[in-house]
Amino acid sequence: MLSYTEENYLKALLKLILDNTSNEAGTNELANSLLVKPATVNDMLKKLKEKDLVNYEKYGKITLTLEGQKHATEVLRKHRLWETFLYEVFEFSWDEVHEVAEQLEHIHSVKLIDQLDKFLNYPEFDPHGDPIPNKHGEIKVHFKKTLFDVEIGTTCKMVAVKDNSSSFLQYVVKVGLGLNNEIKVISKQDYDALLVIEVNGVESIVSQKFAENIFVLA
Amino acid sequence: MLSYTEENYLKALLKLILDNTSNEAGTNELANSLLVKPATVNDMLKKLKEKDLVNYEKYGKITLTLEGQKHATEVLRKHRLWETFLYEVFEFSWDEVHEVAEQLEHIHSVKLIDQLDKFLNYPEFDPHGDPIPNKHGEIKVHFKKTLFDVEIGTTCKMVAVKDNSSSFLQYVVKVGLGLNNEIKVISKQDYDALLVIEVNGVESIVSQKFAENIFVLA
DNA sequence: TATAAAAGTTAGGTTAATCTAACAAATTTA
DNA sequence: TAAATTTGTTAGATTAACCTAACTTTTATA
Ligand SMILES: [Mn+2]
Ligand SMILES: [Mn+2]
Ligand SMILES: [Mn+2]
Ligand SMILES: [Mn+2]
Repeated sequence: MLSYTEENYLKALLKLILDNTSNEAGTNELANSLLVKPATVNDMLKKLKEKDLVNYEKYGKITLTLEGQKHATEVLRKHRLWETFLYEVFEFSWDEVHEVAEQLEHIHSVKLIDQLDKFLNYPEFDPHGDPIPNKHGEIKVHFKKTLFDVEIGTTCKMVAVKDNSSSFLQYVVKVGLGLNNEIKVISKQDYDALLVIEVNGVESIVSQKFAENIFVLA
Repeated sequence: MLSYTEENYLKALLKLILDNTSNEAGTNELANSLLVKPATVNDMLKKLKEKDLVNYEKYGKITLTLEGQKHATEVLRKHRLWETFLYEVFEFSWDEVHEVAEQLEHIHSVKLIDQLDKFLNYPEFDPHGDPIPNKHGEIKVHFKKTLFDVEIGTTCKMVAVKDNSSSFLQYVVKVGLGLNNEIKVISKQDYDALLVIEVNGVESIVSQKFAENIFVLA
């Protein structure tokens, strides 16, 4: 049985790997995402390697073994199912779910997750638009295009957020944005990369940082 | 914030205290109920005393402070609400709920528990007949009379079980017993204290140990 | 390509929660 | 009440997960 901490390392690794396209990650990067020091990650890496959950050589890049991937995906699945549950059933807002799901994702019970999945009618996306891995560990979609990449003058659809922090999510709401909104990119400022966008007939100005955290479909 | 372990110590202590009538407990007793060694309990007791959660002097008995009681009751409340949820909503059987609730009771989120309580329509008893403390930490009933204490020839009602282990609970089902059943005590063997009982017109023989784990109302 | 910067590792330490073995105090019982 | 038993404590170790400070390797850049 994996510890709470080991599960967090594997999940963090999976998320980096999914983001990185290169299918690998580094020590510092992982340390950053877990808010611990690189030395700590180094220790854990040795342990995870010993358990055959990661592939890793001194000074080399880190990848997940098949076994490691399986565990990581299961944690991600639980996290996103719980977020969906909290949002759909318990009236949590999308900026409140993550914190609690961070705890719930570590509950060990196959039956619990099966029932949760069934109760929610096998949802495919969580409240942030992220795909929920199915029982067999398959994840469908990976969004890559962000609002910042959209050509000026065209319209796109917001399908997910990259940053899941409550401060960002609350900001998104404040700007009048939400999942499935149609967004038209009016213009981009050369000097500071500010974007003017139009949502539901209302214009707003958003920063590059903001736009890079909104995933869209053409 | 209390650790997972501290919460378990406080809950175990509360349960002992509620059982003991004397409102206090001892080191070995607590060690037994937590499946750790007395030396370990001793260490933890010093820490909990330092945090003003227990009253305790060297070689003396242990009681909960008001603050300790508050925390312990909250954990018990969460445990029993989760058991009820698993039983009522997720189709768990009464011998499956405890193990998972043992994990869920440590999730920290006031909103989560409020919503859980509301969703279940403010239940008063868990699937084992144990009373669920309300939001203000008040517990209503304490069952004391067991099936073994019932006078021969009289009829009583099963209201709760003392032992929550799945092996016992499965045994209870096998004997044909369940909460709210009317039980008539037919006879008690002098030599080995075996009881003959009648439930729904069917006679069964149960041991003293068994009978002492069934709480009844006259 | 030499050096500076970034990335990664090692050594040595801390804290929480556990243990065993030896001991001390309190309680029971003969 | 003295001895035996039970109960509780202490000292010293271990393990997981973290840290800082110093070091090494790799990568980027002048
Ligand atoms: Mn999340
Ligand atoms: Mn987590
Ligand atoms: Mn229980
Ligand atoms: Mn517990």
